[in-house]
Amino acid sequence: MPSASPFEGGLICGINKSAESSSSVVIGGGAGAAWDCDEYFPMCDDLFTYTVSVVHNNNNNNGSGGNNNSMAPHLGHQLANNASNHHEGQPQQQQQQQQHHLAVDVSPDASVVGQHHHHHHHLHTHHVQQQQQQQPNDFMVHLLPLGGVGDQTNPATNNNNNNNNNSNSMNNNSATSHKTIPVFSSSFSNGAWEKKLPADWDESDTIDWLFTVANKLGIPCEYFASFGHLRGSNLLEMNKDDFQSKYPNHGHKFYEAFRQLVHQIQLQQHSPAIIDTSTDLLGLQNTPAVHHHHQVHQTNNVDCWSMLPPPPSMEQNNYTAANGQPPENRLMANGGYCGPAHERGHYTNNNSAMDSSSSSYIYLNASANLHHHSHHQQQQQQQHHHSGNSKSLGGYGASDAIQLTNFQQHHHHHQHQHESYDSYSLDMMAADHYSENYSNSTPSSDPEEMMAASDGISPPMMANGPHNGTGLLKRVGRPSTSGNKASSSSSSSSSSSRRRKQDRGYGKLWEFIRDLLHDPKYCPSMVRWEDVNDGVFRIVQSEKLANLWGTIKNNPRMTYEKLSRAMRYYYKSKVFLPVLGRRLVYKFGPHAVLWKPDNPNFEHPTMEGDDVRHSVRT
DNA sequence: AGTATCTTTCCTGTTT
DNA sequence: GAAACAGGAAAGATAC
Repeated sequence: MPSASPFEGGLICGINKSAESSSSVVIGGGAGAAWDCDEYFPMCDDLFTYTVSVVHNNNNNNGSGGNNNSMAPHLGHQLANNASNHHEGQPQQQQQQQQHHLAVDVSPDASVVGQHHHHHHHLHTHHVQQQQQQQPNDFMVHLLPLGGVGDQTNPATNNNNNNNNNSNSMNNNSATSHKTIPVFSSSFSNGAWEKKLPADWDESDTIDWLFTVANKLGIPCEYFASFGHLRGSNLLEMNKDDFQSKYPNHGHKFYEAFRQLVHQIQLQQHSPAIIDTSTDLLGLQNTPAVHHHHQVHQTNNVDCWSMLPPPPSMEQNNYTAANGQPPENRLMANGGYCGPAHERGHYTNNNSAMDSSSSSYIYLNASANLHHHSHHQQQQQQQHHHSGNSKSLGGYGASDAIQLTNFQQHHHHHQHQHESYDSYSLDMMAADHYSENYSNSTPSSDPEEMMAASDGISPPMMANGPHNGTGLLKRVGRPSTSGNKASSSSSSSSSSSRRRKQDRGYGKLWEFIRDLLHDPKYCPSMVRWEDVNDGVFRIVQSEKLANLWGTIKNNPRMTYEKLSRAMRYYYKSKVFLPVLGRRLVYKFGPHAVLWKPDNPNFEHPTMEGDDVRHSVRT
């Protein structure tokens, strides 16, 4: 180990801790590197070298716990963004960006020769106001709070304000010291963690993942040091409080994101047969990280909804992949996959909360969305409309809820390494059952078969299906008063409630709808956008939609009538808003988040004017 | 165990 | 007349 690490105990954004050192340290892969960052940041091959002028007073420069950098929390993002710009093919050009928290003035600094390498950072760059001149890699960066909405929300920042005595002036050179800090791009580790099971994460993966989540959620990178020695296996053992204790104010978000990730991995790694890898049914080709252009805020969007089989009538929706790429890059350690579907224009939901707390996922998503826009508080919960790019990260939500009930309720015969997956063991069971019975033999990708199975017709599938202990199925809901309302009860009279404990976490209906709207397999064929700016969408195939929902919920009795009743309940909570006078048309309300796609109805420019996709009204 | 929330089911009546 | 809408009521499931 280098003896003079300026980043003792913390690497986050480098600056939180590094600022404690008053000496200028050159870090990174550039010619001026003073030490091998890889030793500290094994995943830091896209660290960049910057010389940063940190505005602070020097009351606490001895590196013993003082944190004299009030800007630290956001620095990583700022610089990451800066860095990413240089990768965008315009390294020599002046770029204008905006951000709410800091102003970053980048000026040439011949003393630093930071050569950041490689990588394709496709980051949104609205966040930083910078003026970059000449040498793309050599900067003097002055970090100044701009009035600091974000800073104010940052405990560390607040704590340090007294010391920092920031003047918010770019000219306050007397209060600055120049440091070179490592800058992590948002995807700085090449997503190594994405290719591993969390249990296999090393410390670097943990930090990398933290960065990814923080970046997507707009969480300041200030307490990552407290995670610095934690491996994935440690994370798996941590509960929400543990996360919270390590990361005040935002720990729960990391916790939720992590649990969601685990959940999704579980789903996917055990459901290979329903993953049409040739067609990326799960959108597996794409990394959940942020290294796809314009998708900075996308989180680990495992497209769980896409795991659904299409309804029988959806066969015309062949599963042809948009890109046809095999999902090797998303291979999980055990052959499972993990990844989003955004390359299909699918932003998948990712409503956080593993605990199914609506408030939680709404908050999470909202904050993520905001990060994406040039509005104010990143903590704001209002959904922002942002033409074309609001692919926010989304929650982990709906997906958290998805389970393939067809495959549930069967014992698993191999024990998995993640005992702490307790909450999701049912997923594993389901997946195991699936693997056991189908994956290795004759995976059923036939939609009808799947649907049939979900209807409880397939004994193997439903062997442990909803029953009341007597083998009889019990219907849910209000009892019929007429008593002879036949049909639905014909199956239900002897059929039981499909809603069982296993249903838990299936996701919410609105999320399901939202995700369909982001999935070219279902949009615009089953649902379609009517006015994407206002969140207005239409249900095209109402009964098929209901069937699909019923499939998810393992409820073959689902009808559009029932589904629509549930939809109407959302009016009260303002997740949906009624659209009067227009049948089958709904509108996302203020409490729905992450619904806006950047490619509504998956229109293809080349096909303009010649198909139904071209009907988005604005 | 109690409560809140979400969803499902059934229902009556209304609107398109 | 059918389909959809609106919303009350009741009950199941789940989270806290």
